[in-house]
Amino acid sequence: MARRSDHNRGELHDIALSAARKIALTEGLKGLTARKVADEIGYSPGTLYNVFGDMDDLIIQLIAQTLDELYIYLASVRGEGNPIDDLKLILEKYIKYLEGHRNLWNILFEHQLPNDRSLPDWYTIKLAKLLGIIENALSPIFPSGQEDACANSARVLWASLHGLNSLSEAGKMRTVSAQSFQELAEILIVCFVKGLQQTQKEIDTTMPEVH
Amino acid sequence: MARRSDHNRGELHDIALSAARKIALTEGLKGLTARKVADEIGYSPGTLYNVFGDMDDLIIQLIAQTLDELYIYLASVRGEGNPIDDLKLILEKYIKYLEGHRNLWNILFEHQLPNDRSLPDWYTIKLAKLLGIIENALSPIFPSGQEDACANSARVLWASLHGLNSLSEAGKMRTVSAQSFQELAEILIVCFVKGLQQTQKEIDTTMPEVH
DNA sequence: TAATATATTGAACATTGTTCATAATCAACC
DNA sequence: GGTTGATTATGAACAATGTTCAATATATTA
Repeated sequence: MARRSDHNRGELHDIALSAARKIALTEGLKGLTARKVADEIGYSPGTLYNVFGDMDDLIIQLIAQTLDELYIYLASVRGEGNPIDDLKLILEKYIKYLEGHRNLWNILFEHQLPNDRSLPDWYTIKLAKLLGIIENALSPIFPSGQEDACANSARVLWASLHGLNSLSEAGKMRTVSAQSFQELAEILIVCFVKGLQQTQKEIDTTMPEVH
Repeated sequence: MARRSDHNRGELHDIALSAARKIALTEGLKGLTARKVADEIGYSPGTLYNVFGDMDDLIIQLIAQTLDELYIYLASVRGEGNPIDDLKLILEKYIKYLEGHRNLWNILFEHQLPNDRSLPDWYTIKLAKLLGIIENALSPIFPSGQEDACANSARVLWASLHGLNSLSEAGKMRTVSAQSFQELAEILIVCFVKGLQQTQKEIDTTMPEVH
């Protein structure tokens, strides 16, 4: 058989990703197989390989879509210029997103590209956009000219939240009294940001501004 | 064929784990298959299932062994009671271990137990022992009676380091100017600990000791 | 209408984890 | 030593995975 005019290439790409998203939401990474996606869209497994290079490709695109989605979700947060408060608001929204998309979101850190392959540029760009939200919240701490330091701090915070979420999700962090992810994340945010502020204060004292 | 008296149950268990470790060191989680382990020890795949419940079981035991190994490695660090300095020493040793055991160590966070299974108690105990090292380094910050807060902070730090390592390993954190894991981890440690200390100071000021 | 291009297929391959009847060996007893 | 019985390793077999590709059915063009 061949050549149905049900969908063109682009449409196929989109409905396949939608199907993948649907499966991922309920079954997670392990349930996300080529055959299931193919079944879901009413095409054969082989067809997927005309649209995606391989399953890793499809998964990366699904993750990228998810990054976009979270970005839109978090971009609605209106901060007031206080890093700790603003980050707590962002965290709250982040957690709300997580709760509705657990299995989908976990794919973000469960999936690992083979060592010999690296992430495409458009992926890195989407990620940078999301990190921009954290950078923005942290920016009041850093004087102009220290944008790199701010970006690094945002990445540290981002990765740390990942770690917290990942380990508590996997049950690899049985805490003293069953602390929730949110509680631990707030400890992280409060202490980390306070530390950043303290560091800046120390720099100001040691090297006073030149007028 | 059957019943060779080459090895008893316990020996089989040990040489299988050794073989798994060897494979894991060079090929990581994806290369760690039942057939490869069986080949390596000169037995058939089926034999593995007389010794381990399944591959997840074997992998959990491999991870536990690795936790033990890292504990012994890190326990040799002699701190001086300054949390930041001590944690930096621990970090240095941790990184040294990582460098020699990259693929093995990554299994720790790459591997995910199916949702319906939870980690055995002896695993949690080994993990707690390792966390004790961080708790110990943090302990000067906390007054007695706040052991739980100390334990929570240690867990936050541990998970955060995981996140940093995991994302930088996966190339999912392309930093501004190619910061190394060590640089980012030091930012985390310094800021987080400063924040903890600052928080304690604030508590002391607000609620002065009762004599 | 005929020829050409192309999209879809699904059977096929190599690998996975895992199971289990079979067979080989050891231990005990006569 | 021989027979029996329990135990243990086996490897073929199964289902499921990602992936490939010759065959084929349909659109498009001439």
